[in-house]
Amino acid sequence: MGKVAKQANIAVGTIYLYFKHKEDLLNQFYLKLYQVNVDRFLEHYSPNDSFREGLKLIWVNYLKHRINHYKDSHFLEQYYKSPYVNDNHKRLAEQVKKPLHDIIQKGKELGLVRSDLDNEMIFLGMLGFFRELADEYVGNCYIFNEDRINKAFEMSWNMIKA
Amino acid sequence: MGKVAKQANIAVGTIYLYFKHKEDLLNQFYLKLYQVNVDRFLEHYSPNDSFREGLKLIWVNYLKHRINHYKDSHFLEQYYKSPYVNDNHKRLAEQVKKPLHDIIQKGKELGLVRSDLDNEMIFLGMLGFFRELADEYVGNCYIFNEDRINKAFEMSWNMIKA
Amino acid sequence: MGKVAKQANIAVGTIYLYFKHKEDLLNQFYLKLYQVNVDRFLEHYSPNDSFREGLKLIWVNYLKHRINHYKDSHFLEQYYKSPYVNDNHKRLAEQVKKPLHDIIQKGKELGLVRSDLDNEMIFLGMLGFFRELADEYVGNCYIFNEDRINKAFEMSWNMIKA
Amino acid sequence: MGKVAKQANIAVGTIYLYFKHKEDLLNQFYLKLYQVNVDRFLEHYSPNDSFREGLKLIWVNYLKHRINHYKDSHFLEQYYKSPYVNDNHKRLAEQVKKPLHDIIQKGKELGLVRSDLDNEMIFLGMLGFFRELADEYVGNCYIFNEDRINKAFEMSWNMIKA
DNA sequence: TATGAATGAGGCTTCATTCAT
DNA sequence: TATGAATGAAGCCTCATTCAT
Repeated sequence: MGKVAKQANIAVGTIYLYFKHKEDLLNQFYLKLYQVNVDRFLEHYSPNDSFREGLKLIWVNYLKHRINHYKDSHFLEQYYKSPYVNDNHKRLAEQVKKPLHDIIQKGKELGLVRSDLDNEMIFLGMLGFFRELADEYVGNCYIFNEDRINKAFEMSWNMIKA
Repeated sequence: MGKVAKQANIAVGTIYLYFKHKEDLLNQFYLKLYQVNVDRFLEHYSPNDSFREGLKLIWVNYLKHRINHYKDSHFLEQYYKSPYVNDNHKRLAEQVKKPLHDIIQKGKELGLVRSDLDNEMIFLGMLGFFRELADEYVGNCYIFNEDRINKAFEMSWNMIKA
Repeated sequence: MGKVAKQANIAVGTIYLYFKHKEDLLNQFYLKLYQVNVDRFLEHYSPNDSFREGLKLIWVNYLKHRINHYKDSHFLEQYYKSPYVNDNHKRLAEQVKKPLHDIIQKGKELGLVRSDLDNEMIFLGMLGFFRELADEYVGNCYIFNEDRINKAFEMSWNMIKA
Repeated sequence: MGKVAKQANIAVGTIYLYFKHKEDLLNQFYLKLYQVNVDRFLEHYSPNDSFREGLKLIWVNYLKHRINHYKDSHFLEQYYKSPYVNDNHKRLAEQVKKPLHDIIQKGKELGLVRSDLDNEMIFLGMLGFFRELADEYVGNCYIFNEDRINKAFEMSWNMIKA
């Protein structure tokens, strides 16, 4: 808390006027960060894009986002798996998936995405991939270029296409 | 360290007979756990299996392993991303990927796996998927059955097949 | 540190608001004590006194000081010989000797003190004597009176007089 | 105690067969070291030497001894001033002074040493000087040569001569 | 006698939290 | 509202001492 106060140029005591606990602070911070990150995640997306284009946009968004904001992503994940999370957080997470689930659903309706797979599984298959890609990139110097990104997306696409 | 001692029914000082630091303890624990987990990961695998069967076995192994030993897996990941890791750990992690990379390589040579993708990317695509699946299962009660597992593996397969 | 806090009627943590370390505390304490002691050492001394009077005043001051503040003196010595001391301390100690060295030098110039002896040796000869006298007094009940003090100073004087 | 055991190539427990406490060990060590040091102190002394020669021999012995065995001397002093000492130690110290006191007494009887000074004071005057000389030499690179040593002894001699 | 693994009190330090100003 | 000095529980680690072998 001391470091937070110093970083914010306020006194320690002041924090406690706005937050009951350290846990409370962390909690509110998580929620804020979550929202900011999700927004970035959907940046530039327009429901009018062609399905594949829209999907790729989000896919790339997420990959880039995770790379550029690795610490944020990492914190969010750790926090989500920590004993701090409550049902409120989980509900929020659920709600945030919705846009992506909607896109997937749309894909199914357009006959472009396999309809024998449930949306959650499709979602997870894509999410997991770029998470790993990003982590590998950040931690171990796996290098990206346009070509590789395209190939990776194509792999994801093959996973789910009808 | 106090809690560890209590859990082990020994005195705090005793820990320091076997470990130089808290960090040392964590380190050795990580290495041990890592090995145990990796062994489970390759359980029942025989290089004589048909390629697809072998791949699926490992795929399922990992999924099951991650579900049954969620805390272990989680700890290993957190630790790996923590400031505690050193180059030794990273080298170990690299070395552990080898069997899977070998299988992937074999698949390529048999003409069963796309050869325009680098092995690491294929590896990450599969890894990421079951990581997410397992986490979802553990955290959010996503339910598995034989059918779902088969479908998920099939998705991974489609991702990489030639 | 616990005992220091208790003695000062404050909490342990409070100490660390004012001192970075135990070593830092000791350090600052040493410096403070050093200064206080040195001041007492030169008390009532005026450069206008006759040479022999001035010398005797300081001589007696030191003896009395060491007796009355035996613990201080003892601590300062132990500390000075401990691994805690740094060059800063040594420089300070050097600087503190200066007034006495100056007096000795003056004595030489007045032709009252042997000029074939270096100042440091003269200094040490006098210092060592009253150190021992004081320690003996404090530890073993060696008793002083005016006469004995006069004799002791006279001994020192004979040691150095021209 | 661990380090002592290691240094002695025995087990920790073994120490406790021969010494009740750490304090007991220290105590016996002090006594032993004391005796060894005192012996060195009187080395080569023969009561048949001329008075001045004998005194100088001891004087130089002590100076050399303190320089060559600085750690021993330092330990003995610290210990002597510590709460560990008991009356037994003090009695021993007293007894050890005897040879020197005897020499001083002899000097008086020969009319070579001032008889208006008590023996203890004479003893302390000399002791203090070479203590300081030695400490300065060890700690601060005060350099000795034959000439300086002679001068220093001469100073001591002037202090006490009849 | 000799061993050395085990003990646990005690030492230094950090940090979330409080409260008088 | 804002401050920041003060608090003290809790964390990591050391080391003199014991005891079963």
